[in-house]
Amino acid sequence: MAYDHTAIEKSAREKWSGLNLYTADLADGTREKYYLLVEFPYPSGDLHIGHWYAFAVTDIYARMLRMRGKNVLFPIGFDAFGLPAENAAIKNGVDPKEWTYKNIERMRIQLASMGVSFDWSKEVLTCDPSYYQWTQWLFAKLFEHGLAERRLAAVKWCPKDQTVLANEQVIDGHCERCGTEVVEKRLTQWFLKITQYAERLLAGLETLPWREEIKEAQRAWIGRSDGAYLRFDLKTDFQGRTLESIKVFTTRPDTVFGATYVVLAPEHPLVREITSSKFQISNKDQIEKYINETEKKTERERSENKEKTGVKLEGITAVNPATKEEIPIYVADYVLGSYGTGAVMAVPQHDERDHEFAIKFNLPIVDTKFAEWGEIAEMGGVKATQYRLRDWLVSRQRYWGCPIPIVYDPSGKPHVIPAEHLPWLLPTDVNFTPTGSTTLTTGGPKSPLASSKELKERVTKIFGEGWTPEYDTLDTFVDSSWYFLRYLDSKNSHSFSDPALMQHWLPVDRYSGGTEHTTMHLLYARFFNQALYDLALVPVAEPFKERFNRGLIMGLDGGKMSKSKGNTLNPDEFVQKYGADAVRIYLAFIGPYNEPGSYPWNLDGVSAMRKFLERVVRLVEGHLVSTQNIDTKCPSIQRALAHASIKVSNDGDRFKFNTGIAALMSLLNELEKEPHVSRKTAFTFVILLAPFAPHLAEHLWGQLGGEGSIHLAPWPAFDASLLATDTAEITVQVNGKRRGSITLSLHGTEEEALTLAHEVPAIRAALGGRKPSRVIYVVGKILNLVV
RNA sequence: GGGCGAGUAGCCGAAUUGGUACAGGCGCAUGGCUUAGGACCAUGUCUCGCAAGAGGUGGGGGUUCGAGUCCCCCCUCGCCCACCA
Repeated sequence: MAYDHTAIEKSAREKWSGLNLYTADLADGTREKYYLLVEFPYPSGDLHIGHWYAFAVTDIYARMLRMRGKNVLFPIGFDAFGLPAENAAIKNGVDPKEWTYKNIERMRIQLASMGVSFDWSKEVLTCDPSYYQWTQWLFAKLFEHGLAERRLAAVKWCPKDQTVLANEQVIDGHCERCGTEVVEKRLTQWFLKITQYAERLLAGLETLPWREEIKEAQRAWIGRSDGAYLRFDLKTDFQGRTLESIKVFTTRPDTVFGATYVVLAPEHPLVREITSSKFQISNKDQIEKYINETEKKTERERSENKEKTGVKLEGITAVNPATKEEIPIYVADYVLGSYGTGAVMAVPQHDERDHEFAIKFNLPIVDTKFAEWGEIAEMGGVKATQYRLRDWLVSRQRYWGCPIPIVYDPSGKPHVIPAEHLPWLLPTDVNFTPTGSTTLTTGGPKSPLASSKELKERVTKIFGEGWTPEYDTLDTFVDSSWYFLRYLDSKNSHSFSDPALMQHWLPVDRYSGGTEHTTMHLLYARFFNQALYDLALVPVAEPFKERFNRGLIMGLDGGKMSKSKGNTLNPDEFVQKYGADAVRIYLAFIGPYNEPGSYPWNLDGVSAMRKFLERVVRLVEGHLVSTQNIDTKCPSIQRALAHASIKVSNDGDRFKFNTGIAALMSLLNELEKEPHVSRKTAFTFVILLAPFAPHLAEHLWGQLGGEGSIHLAPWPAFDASLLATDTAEITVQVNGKRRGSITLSLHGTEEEALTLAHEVPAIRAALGGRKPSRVIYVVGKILNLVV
C-alpha cells in the first residue's frame, strides 16, 4: 500500500521532534510577529472531536503563516484548576493534583497525535504554583487598587457543587457546570468590580473587528440602559424618624405622570427598615411572610411564574412628583433588588409588567401626557445609566483552585498577602468534601481549605496570633483571564510577564475559541486586561485583535454529541482507520471555520478525504521518475498553481479552510489530466498541502528529495500577474438576460465589445435589429444591452 | 417576549465590490476495468423541454441596466438574553 498512514505519521512526528520546528523565538524582531491563540483545554484526560476541531483546524493557519514567513507564536497550556479533579478526589480518593497531572501527561501525547504545531516550550499550567503565584500577585494588585472587594451580597449557590457561582455561570437558573438549580444565599464574598468597566467594555468593542454577533452578545450581557433617577417622597402618618423618599430608576422618566404606584423589591433595605421598626404599618406580618416566601423561591421560580404577586404597605404612601398625588407602595418580587435602585415607579399605561400587576391589584391605569426633560429635572430627576452586568463573584468554596491571597487580622479586616510569601500554596492536608456547613463568616458555607491545620498554622506563624486565612479559592476564570500574557514569558519567576515582550507581541492577533465563552471568558479576559492596562501592567487595553468563534461538530444524527444520547464519536477510531491527516482535512472541509455553525459528522466524508490524499500520493509517486521540469513552462499549469496558492492563502486568512481545500482538489483534478507533471510542480503541490496534511506532506517531501522539513519550506510565491490574462470572457446580456459571451482584451473598448457582440447570432437575434438605448459595459465582466 | 444570525441541489456547502447562481465534496446514475468489489477510472447529475428556450437561491413586494447579495413585510430554523423597570 502506497499510503501507510500509521508509519508515515509516526516517522513525521519523530522527525519534527528532532528539529524543534515550532519554538517561536520571541526576541526575533526581523520577521513580522503573529500571535495565534486558541483557548487552552481543561485536562479532562479525554480528547474528543471538539478538541480536534479546535486545535487541528487552527493549526492549519499556524503552519501556513510560518511558511509565509511570519514569526508565529502558537502556544498551548492547560486550564488545570477546576471541579472535575476535585470530584474525582471525592469519588475515588485520588489526589486532585495527581489526577490533573496524569491527565495532562496523557493529553500531551494525544495532542501530539493530531500533528498540531504547538510551541510546547511556553506551556502554562494554571494549577502550578509557578503560575498561580502570579494569579495571586495580579489579584493583589486589583485589591490594592480597589478593584477587588469583599462584601455581603445575595449570591447564586449551587447545592450540588457546594459553591457560589458568578452570574455568568448561571444558565436559566441552573449551574453552568452540573445543571443543578441554583439557590440564592446572602454571603460575604469576593468580587472583582467589572461593573466599573461596563462603559469601557462597551467602548472597546467599537474598536474591534469582531463579528457583529459576538459584539452584540457582549453588549446585551452588559445591558446598558439610559434613564433617570426620580424621587418619590413618602407621606407617613407615624411619629419619629421620617423616611424622606424612595429613589427609583426608570428608562422612561417622561411617563412619570402615569405612575400610579411604587414597587419595592423584597430585598430593598427600606422594606426591612419599615417592617422592623416602630412604623405604623398595619400589615407587617403579611409583608414579612411575603419576604420569607420570596427568599425560599429559586431564581427560576421567581422569573418563571409570571403571575404577579405582591403586598401593599398599609399606612404609608408616596407622592408622585409630577401629579403630586398620593399613590400606594407595594412590595413585589417582579422588581429585582440587584438592579437599578431596587425600586420602580409603576406606569401601567406604558409598561406591560406594571399593567399586569395593576389589573390584578385593581390599581388605576391612566393615560397621561409625556413630561419634557425640563419638567423632569424640576421634579429632581437626574439622568442615570444602569447596567445589567453584575460584579464578578470570584470566591469559590472549593479546594482545587487558586487560593485567594488574603489573610484576616484579629479584627477581621482583610489584608493582601505580601509578594514575598507568594506563591501562597494550596494546602494539602484537607478534607476535599465540601461540607456546606456554616462558618465564622455570615452564615456562609465552609470551604475545604478550612479543614487544613497547616494553613492555619502557616498564617499564625507568618502574621501572628489571631490572624486567620481566607478559605475560599478563586473562580478558574480568573486563572484564564491572563494566561496569554504568561505564554510570552512562562518561566519568569520575577514577574508575571516581560514588559518588552508584551509590548512586541500584544495584542493577540487572532483568538480562536468556542461560542460559549462570549459572555464568560472573553468578557472576563477583556475586563482583566483593561484593569491591568490602567495599572500600567500591560501595554494594550484590548487583548484580542481578532476573535473567531468556531462551530460545533454534531453527531451522525445531527444532534449535539453527548454521552447520554449515545451519539458520541471517538476521533481515535477514525485516526486509526484513515489517519490523522484525513481527519484534519475532513474537519477543515466540513464547513466554514469562520462561522459558528453546527456541522454533522459524515462517515463518507472522512473516507472521501482519505481518497483525496491517496490520489495525491499517486500523483506524486507516479511522477517521481520525472526529473525534468517540463511543465514549469506550461502556462496553464503555472496559472493553476498560482491560483491555488493565492486562493489557499487568502482563504486561510479568512479561516475558510473548506474553500481552500476545494481549491487544492481542483488543482489535483487538473494535474491528473496532465500527461506529465514535473517534480517541481509536485513539490509545489505538496507544499500547499502541508498545512492541512502535515504528516503526509512531510513524507512526500522526503520522497521527492526535499531537504530538511517541508514545514520550513517557503510558501510558493507566484507573481499575481500570472493570473492576469490579457483577455476575458465577457457575458453579454440583452435586457439583463444572458444571451451569449464574447472574448475580449481587457483593454478592449466598449465599441469593440459591441462589434464582437453583434457577430454572435444569438445576441443579434435577441436584439432583433433594435438599437440599444443603453449600454452597460463592465471591463472583463459584462456587457448589458438595453433595448 | 426582545436582540442577533441564517434559509442556495437529495445532503454538506461555493459565489472578494450588486455583474455568467450552484465551485469542491458526498450521494446517486450509466459505462469501463475486474473472478469479484464497498477499489479504481470516465461521463452525467437544479427543474421543465427532443431542441431552441424558459424557470429557479424560504414566500411576497421594492430599488437597479442587472439582486443569493441592498431595502420593506411575512414564514421557518438556530443562537443569545429574558419580570433589568
